[in-house]
Amino acid sequence: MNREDAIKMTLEVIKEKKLENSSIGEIVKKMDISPGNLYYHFKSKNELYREVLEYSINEIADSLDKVKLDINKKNNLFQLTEKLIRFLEKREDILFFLITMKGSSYLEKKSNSRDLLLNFKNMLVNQDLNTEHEKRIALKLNMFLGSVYEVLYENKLLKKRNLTSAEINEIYLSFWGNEGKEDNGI
Amino acid sequence: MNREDAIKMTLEVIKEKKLENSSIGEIVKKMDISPGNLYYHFKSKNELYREVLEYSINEIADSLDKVKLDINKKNNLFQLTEKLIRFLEKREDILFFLITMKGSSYLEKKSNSRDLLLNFKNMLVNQDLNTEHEKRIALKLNMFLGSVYEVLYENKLLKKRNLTSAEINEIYLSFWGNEGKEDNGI
DNA sequence: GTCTATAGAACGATAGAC
DNA sequence: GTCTATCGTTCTATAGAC
Repeated sequence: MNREDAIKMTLEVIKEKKLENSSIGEIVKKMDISPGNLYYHFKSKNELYREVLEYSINEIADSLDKVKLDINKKNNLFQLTEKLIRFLEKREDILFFLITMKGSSYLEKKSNSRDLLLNFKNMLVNQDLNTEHEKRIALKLNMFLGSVYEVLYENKLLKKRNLTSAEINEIYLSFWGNEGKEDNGI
Repeated sequence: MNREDAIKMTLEVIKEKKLENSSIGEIVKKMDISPGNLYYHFKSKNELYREVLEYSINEIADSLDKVKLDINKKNNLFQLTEKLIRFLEKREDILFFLITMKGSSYLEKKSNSRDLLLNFKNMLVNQDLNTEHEKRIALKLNMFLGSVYEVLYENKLLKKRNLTSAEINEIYLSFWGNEGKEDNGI
């Protein structure tokens, strides 16, 4: 048994069976190991789920890190938008997990998308922003992430289709289209 | 026992205990009735949850119906945005339920926000739209709803604060700000 | 209609052999 | 490390008395 395998299989089970039907029994059946073995590596179901969240956020962060260093900021924001969407389309398991875990008690302390938002913020904003502007960025980021989740939930998970380039552009423009014009810190 | 009471109490329990800890036992304890009694009125937990969804969507629709008939369309869209946000801030139970139920197997057939989106669409668009434009509206509506859920999740449910008028205006402008200018069917 | 009592299954987690 | 076996609990749902 290997921790990363367990995490990946857990994501698979949650996507297939939905959260409320994802038991230790289902997970070990999928992994073809014994319950005792899983509990040797993870002390509880909560710990397993917490590591699944950590893995998911790291995977997204790794994927976005590749476009982090672009110099043209406007281009940067478009690339980040596109990269995030294409990543979540490819990793439906992570997309479904992040959506379905919102509001669950399993991850309580981690407060879910908070860390992901923080990641984004660090990539998008400069260090020396006034708080008023920071608040506006935080609001925009929340709106942006919510839109991405909802649009991909409807299109990728329900209708099984990827977004067109035009649709990604529409999403980009709604949130970051006006920001590029004035170089106001984003 | 009365069906609407059961539905309201169920919303309360889910908000307090989270979805995975909301059992028939917790619901009847809260209602101070017996399990047998609840099952006399609802044939299963799934049926109860389905009725909770129906109730929630109807409550939102009723709330929005009041601004439906405004003649100035641009003003209409702002009022709808504001009304929806203020309603969900007031009814945290419904807000939490809609967020937490996304991707669960309880409501499978109803596909969750689909009905709410349909409601919106009927209120926003004219009858005779070409499909290309209709698709764009559908995308915008998904983005809009996703943003509202995510922003209210972060602010109302986690930070326990209502949005400012400026924030609501920001949300309105991101989605409908440009639409009003050209009278293109919305 | 509403209750009590409980069936029957599934759950998270552990003990102990290997 | 990995297994089998099972503990103790909780769950949905039902039977049957009132």
